[in-house]
Amino acid sequence: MPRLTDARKELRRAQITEAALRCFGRNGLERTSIADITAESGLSAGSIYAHYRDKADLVQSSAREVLAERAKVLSEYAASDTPPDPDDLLGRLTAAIDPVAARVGVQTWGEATTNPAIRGIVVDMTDRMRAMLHDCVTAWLVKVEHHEPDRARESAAPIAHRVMALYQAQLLYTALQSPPEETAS
Amino acid sequence: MPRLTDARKELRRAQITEAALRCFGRNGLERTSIADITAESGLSAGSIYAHYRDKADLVQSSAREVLAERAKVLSEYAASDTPPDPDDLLGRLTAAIDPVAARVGVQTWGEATTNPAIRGIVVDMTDRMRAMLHDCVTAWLVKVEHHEPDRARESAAPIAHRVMALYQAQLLYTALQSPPEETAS
DNA sequence: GTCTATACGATGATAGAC
DNA sequence: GTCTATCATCGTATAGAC
Repeated sequence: MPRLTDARKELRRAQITEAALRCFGRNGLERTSIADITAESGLSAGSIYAHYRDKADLVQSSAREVLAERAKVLSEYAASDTPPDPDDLLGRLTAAIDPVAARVGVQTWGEATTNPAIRGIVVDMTDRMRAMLHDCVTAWLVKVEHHEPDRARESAAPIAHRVMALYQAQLLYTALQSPPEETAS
Repeated sequence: MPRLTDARKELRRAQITEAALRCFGRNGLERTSIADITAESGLSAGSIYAHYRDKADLVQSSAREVLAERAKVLSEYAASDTPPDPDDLLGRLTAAIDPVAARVGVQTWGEATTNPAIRGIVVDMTDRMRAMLHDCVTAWLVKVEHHEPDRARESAAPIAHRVMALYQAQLLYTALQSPPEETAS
């Protein structure tokens, strides 16, 4: 296995998706052209197509990355000895929102309404995040409020659902709040 | 003033936006071509451009219509003698969500992140709807819970904010839930 | 693997007849 | 006002040299 080669490959892919994400944040998923991404990344079109089958493939990888990033923060909370209460949990999530990621995230929602591949990614990530919230809230009920584990899991569900909803609304708010930085053009 | 002529003109415009909205619901704001709309409306490209300056103009009009439709339902609740409580209010709003409108609504969110004109429309409609929710909740606090009007308006604000957030999350959920109907293609 | 140059298709928009 | 036919532009993706 050429492990080092694979690592370099992944590094290039990351470099490309990062440039793509900046473009998406400015111009949107669809109005970003390959030319935009070549300009932003410093690479050429040929190079990009050597790492991604087509533009759809690149968009999917980028979307996955943005959404995964958002979910990452949560995992540690559930394992904590003193998990945050729901209000605190929502506050921390809200505070961690990055404006560019918020814009791209909301763009993926819009794209998901008509693009099955993107919908799959969004639904999967949303479900995953809700499950992690559920774990967080359960941990709080058990460790801080001293509920019985079984009952805790049950009563945590609607709370997690609400935290998720409020978080999504906040993400939308952030995305609409901050206008994308102007391109030099 | 040729009032009748104006009415006919508005009728045509409505016919076009309705066809456009069906296309948007299926294929999204950007992946809908003028050709798609001519096929869906039965009109020709020339006819469409006689009523709209360009595609952006058509998208804006359609977006405005979808969002206005959603706000319309609310106005009557605030005036009611027995305004619904917040939970009931949210339930009614949720029940009134149309799948196609939900998809197009979420698409406008995505578009709003990078398109100033659309952002203006979305923010305006969101603010307007939040204000109407505020009126509804205030009316409920005053007429049903018998709060004092001044205090009611104050305490209604955070409640309205939360109802709005939960409604938006529900809209997103609906938009992701229902796949667009297949095109005959 | 990365570049430059280019082919090809799609789409927004217009011209001009009726 | 509506049509058909057409143009010009832009953007994806590829070919082929290095």
